Amino acid sequence: MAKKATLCSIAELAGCSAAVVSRVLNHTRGTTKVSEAMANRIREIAARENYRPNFASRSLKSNRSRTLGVYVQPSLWHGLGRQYEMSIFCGIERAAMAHGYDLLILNMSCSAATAVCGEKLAEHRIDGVLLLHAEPGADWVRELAAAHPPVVAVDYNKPEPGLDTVSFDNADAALRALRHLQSLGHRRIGFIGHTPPRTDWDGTQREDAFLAARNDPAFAGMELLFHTGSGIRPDSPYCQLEGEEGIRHYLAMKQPPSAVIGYNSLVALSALYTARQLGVAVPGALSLIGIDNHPGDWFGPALTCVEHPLTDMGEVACELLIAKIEARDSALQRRFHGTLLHPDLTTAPKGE
Amino acid sequence: MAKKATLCSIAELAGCSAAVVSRVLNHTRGTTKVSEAMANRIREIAARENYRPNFASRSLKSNRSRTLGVYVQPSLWHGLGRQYEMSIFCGIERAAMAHGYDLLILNMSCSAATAVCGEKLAEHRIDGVLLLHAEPGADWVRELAAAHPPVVAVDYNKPEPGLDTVSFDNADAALRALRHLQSLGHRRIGFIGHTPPRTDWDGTQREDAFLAARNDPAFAGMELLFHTGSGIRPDSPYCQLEGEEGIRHYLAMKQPPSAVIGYNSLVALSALYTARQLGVAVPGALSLIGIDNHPGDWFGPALTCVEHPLTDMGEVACELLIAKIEARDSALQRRFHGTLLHPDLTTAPKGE
DNA sequence: TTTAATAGATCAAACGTTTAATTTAATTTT
DNA sequence: AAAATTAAATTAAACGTTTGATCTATTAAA
Repeated sequence: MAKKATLCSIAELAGCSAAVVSRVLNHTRGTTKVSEAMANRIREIAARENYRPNFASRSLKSNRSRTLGVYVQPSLWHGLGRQYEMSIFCGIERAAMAHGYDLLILNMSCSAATAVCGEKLAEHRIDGVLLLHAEPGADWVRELAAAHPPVVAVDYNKPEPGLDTVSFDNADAALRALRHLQSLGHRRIGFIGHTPPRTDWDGTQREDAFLAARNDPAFAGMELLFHTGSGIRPDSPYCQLEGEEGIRHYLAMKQPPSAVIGYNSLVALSALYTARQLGVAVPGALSLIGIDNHPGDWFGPALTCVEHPLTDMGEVACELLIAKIEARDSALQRRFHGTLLHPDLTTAPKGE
Repeated sequence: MAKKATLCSIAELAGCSAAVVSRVLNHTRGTTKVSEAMANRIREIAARENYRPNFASRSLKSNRSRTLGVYVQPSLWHGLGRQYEMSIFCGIERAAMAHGYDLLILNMSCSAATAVCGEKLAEHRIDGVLLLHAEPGADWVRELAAAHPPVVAVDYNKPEPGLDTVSFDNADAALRALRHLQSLGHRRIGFIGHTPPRTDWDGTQREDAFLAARNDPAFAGMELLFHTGSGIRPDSPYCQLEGEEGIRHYLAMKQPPSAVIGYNSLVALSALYTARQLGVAVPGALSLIGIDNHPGDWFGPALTCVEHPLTDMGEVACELLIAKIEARDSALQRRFHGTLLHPDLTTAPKGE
């Protein structure tokens, strides 16, 4: 590979003009017609010379980079690297590959944060942006949505006018957990909610659905207990504390619930560990369900949970974004529902 | 934002030529001199018009994309998404950001695999490649190294002529674990090695160092036991099986070792769980060390381990790569050593 | 035989920068 | 006052593609 092969260098070798080469290699004969003989010759030479089209040049002409930016909202315990984000990312990558798009990481360390999206878009470095775990209702999200650019937010579950989203039905997920326990025969069920202030939008939706179930005739005759943390909320990962405190609260009751739902699976997992440390058999003496996926299954699944179809959500989001970029008309909202995972890790209440 | 601001549009507004605008905005006055008045005017207009340089155009002129590709060797249980890769990735990103480079994901799903690196390089889409978890000694790595392109392999621990690497001293790590146990007073120590065939290069190095220690006067008087799996090795994650089988082997001995080292931390973690399930107190009755970092610390650190400084390795690798691209002279090899993490999670042997 | 159509290709402009070479006018030096 | 220097710009080419417009033989229709 002495020097780069270019359209011109190929054209020279083939004894024709660059235009012909371009048309042959892109299978796009416009007004230019090409003989089969010449076409074959060009293809052969291009292969021999190891020709690859120059990305920048193409991009400059077409005004598109075939690259999507992935923005992961940085925060203390989130960020690209958790299973949560990576699951979405995998789906995104699948769709991107399938459509010939590349992915650019817009942020990981908190560094440049918000402005990055707009800048990379303005530089035409990316054709669109996928927002992961963007804070629901945040000003900058609203601003981004207000400007026109191609953006799709994944697992953004608060309706935001003008923002295209792929969302997860949190209320439905909570009810699925509840119905599963009901069907197993549980009648006294606790919910570990998240510590005030209620800043976790997803958690809030799940809690509210559970609380609303108290007045739902479908759950008549059941005792639905609710507990939230004490309000002490350090800036470090706190789900562990919430789970521990929550399960201790329920187990300390005169008549503990036979099953407990955690507002997310990390909380439920912490509750599981704590319960087992206290000598309570899970499942058996106590059934536990987490809403969401959980990271604790290094050695086999640990918990029943309502699975967030993150990879699928990522894939669909990416496809919506690409459709938007390529201006094919498309539905720009999609809502996903959870499915019960490892239902056998919860059992009927003791003594039934 | 009616239409894109370009150098020309700014020039027109400022009443000058595009060249002047370019020079002002890049702080690079060559032969072109610019008056302060004009410079200020240009800066002001550029800011007002929200000017951003067109990436493709720049890239076309400069023949550089200021983008690095990250290639993660796909395999059944590896791939971007594990803590291992993400830790390295974080370091890479830190360095890339610091030097104004962007990161392109070259692969995640196994899809296009090897050729991708070369293609993206040939397209001038990326300036260099970082190889994560590339198979030591693989043909394609050799080929890539044989061609000239800017590549640095991270945590590539087998010396490969012509390939620039950032490596980890596996033998040293094993000895650090051993010395730690020795200093705690352990005299009878088991090692859980990896299941034949010996395809895990890192594991092999760690094992060999442990086995060589038997003849090292520094460890005279110690009993160094070694055990590898039975050779049954499913294609699914097998570290769990190795750890479980290994620890059962040692615990079943008439005189079990007072401490056990796992060839990696996932194995050690599995051994930990198994031991505890068997009613053995860890630490206390048995001390366990893993080599490598481990993923099992959702609820606090579980194991003493010899930490792989992955993030630092990623950062250094990225810096080496950038230095190589920008042709600043630089040392193109770096070797890292592990440090003992959570040493208090191992204790002196019972009865000392 | 002239005209029209067609196959097969070439030309040239444009995308938005960068940068060496050149120009112009003002100022300084001799 | 002429020559030389300098400040402040402008011009134009180049980077590698894409693509509509144009050109030239050759073949088919009139």
